[in-house]
Amino acid sequence: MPKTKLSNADPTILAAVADYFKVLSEVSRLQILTHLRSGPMNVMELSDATGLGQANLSKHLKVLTQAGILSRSPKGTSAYYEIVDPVIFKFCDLACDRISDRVLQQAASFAKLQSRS
Amino acid sequence: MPKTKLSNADPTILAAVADYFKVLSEVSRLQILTHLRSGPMNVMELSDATGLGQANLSKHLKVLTQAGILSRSPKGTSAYYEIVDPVIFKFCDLACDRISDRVLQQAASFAKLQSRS
DNA sequence: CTTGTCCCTAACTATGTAGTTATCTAACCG
DNA sequence: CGGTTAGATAACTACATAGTTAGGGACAAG
Repeated sequence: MPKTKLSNADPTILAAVADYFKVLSEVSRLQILTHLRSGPMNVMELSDATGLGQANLSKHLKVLTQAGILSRSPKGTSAYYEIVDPVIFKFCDLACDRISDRVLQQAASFAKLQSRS
Repeated sequence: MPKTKLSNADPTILAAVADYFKVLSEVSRLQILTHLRSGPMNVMELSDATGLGQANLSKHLKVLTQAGILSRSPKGTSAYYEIVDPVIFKFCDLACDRISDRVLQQAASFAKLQSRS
């Protein structure tokens, strides 16, 4: 086989994939990622940019870092976070495509319902 | 701009993306998808294949259908579910790649720690 | 050393949801 | 018609986690 992938139903792999998606399934974390797209930021800058509380932000940053999506580099008293894996934006774009397809399809169905009544 | 994508920080789009990922962030739902990969199945077949309870399964199928990932076609007294959008497996493969990278990297760090002590 | 700043962590609350049990509807069968 | 089966739905419990508040540790400035 070329790669393991998720063809098989190995529960361990499935759990890992689910966990990875879970990391990306919170608006606050996606917010953080979009703001980090332009470059590294420290926690205070991110707090200003996103409007998230410092403690809350810190927790999200930990989750993203442990998932291998961000890296943390302490500089003096502050900590700078940076996107390690820009591929995640391809992920998000893919999701956007799926979603817009879905929305367009729903709009079409809705229009059909409208014209029928 | 070519497409809207998630370059901007539009909270509506972010929420939609987060919801989409949330659908894919449960082991049971990924299980369902892997079993449906070989073709359409009805609820009972899926219940046998996955070991999930009927009611629970029904809820997951509803979520997946509403997300535009599955389609439902009633046949007699049973309902057959089918994958509408095979692209989701590209998603999962991408996630698998990210995860294995991460795991390998962790293994390397761990080995380095070991050799140091 | 003292003070202030930045960040992390612990403890707590509130909310969302996976899974179960029980009930209900709809289609087939006698 | 009543009985059976497949599936959806409602009510409930158990658990996970987002967000807050409070406190602690590390570094810089004085």
